[in-house]
Amino acid sequence: MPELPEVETVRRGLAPVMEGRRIALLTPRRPDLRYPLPEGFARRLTGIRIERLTRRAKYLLAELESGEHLLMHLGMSGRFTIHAPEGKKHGRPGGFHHDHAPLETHDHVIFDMEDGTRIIYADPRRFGFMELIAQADLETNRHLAALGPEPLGNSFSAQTLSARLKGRKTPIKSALLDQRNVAGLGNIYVCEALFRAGISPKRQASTVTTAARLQRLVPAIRDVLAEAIAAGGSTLRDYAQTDGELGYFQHAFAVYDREGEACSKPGCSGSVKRITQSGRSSFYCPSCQK
DNA sequence: AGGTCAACCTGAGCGC
DNA sequence: TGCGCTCAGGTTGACC
Repeated sequence: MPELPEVETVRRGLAPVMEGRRIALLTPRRPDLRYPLPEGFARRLTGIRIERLTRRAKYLLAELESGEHLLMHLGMSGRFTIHAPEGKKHGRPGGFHHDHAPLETHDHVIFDMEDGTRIIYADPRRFGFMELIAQADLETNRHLAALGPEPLGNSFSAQTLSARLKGRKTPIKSALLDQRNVAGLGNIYVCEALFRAGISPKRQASTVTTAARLQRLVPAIRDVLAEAIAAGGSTLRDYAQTDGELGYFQHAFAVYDREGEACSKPGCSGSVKRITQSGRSSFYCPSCQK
């Protein structure tokens, strides 16, 4: 499901119900997602307060009062939803229980917060994963260590991108999907950014180091991500914001999933073509993307 | 080392 | 209605 704008939208939705709040009960409903859940996962989260919820690339990071960090990745189909308690709470030995709707098949991890709010992580394909990382291991964590610059941050520029693309024979499409070069882009936003920059996805990455191309591409990446965040992300099949609302940036796609449609660039008479690059669909206009 | 590709898993949509 | 096939927002690890 999620690229940077969707993950950022999820972060903004979860922050008000997670930050500064204690997890009353953490319930994993199966022992694994993509990977086995950490040893003692429920025990290490139950009763612990979440201090801050941040995002790095497509990862969510919950900083815990225990000093550990909960790393969460939503894979292709991961989704967080927030559920207010429906009714009264019942006294129970060893804790209390709020009324909630029955769980569904792919509801894999349940966060019951101390105020009765329930946060459900559902993920039909289970490409998502969760990990607990000690403070000292954050920088060397295998998922985080090699990530490139945040595209909306100061360290992403024509200069830094140029240095990463230099000498690379791979197509620019593949280079932008490589999280070591720039962190957070996925298939949709790479296609859209390349369209905006007028650059063909097939172009060899090493040739996207000219000033003219970089000066189109860097702002194109920044703009498309910022616009998508403002729209609450893109909803294709099953993505939704944490309150169940749909993102609406998919209506602004110029090329993604628009094979055969007329190019939307003013004055261009081309149409959107679909090709396969390293096993994934690329959508572009051969007339105005060179 | 750099580049490509299959694997992980479920569900939706399509043609027959 | 059902079957089989293709495709899907990502990442990793094995292979040339």
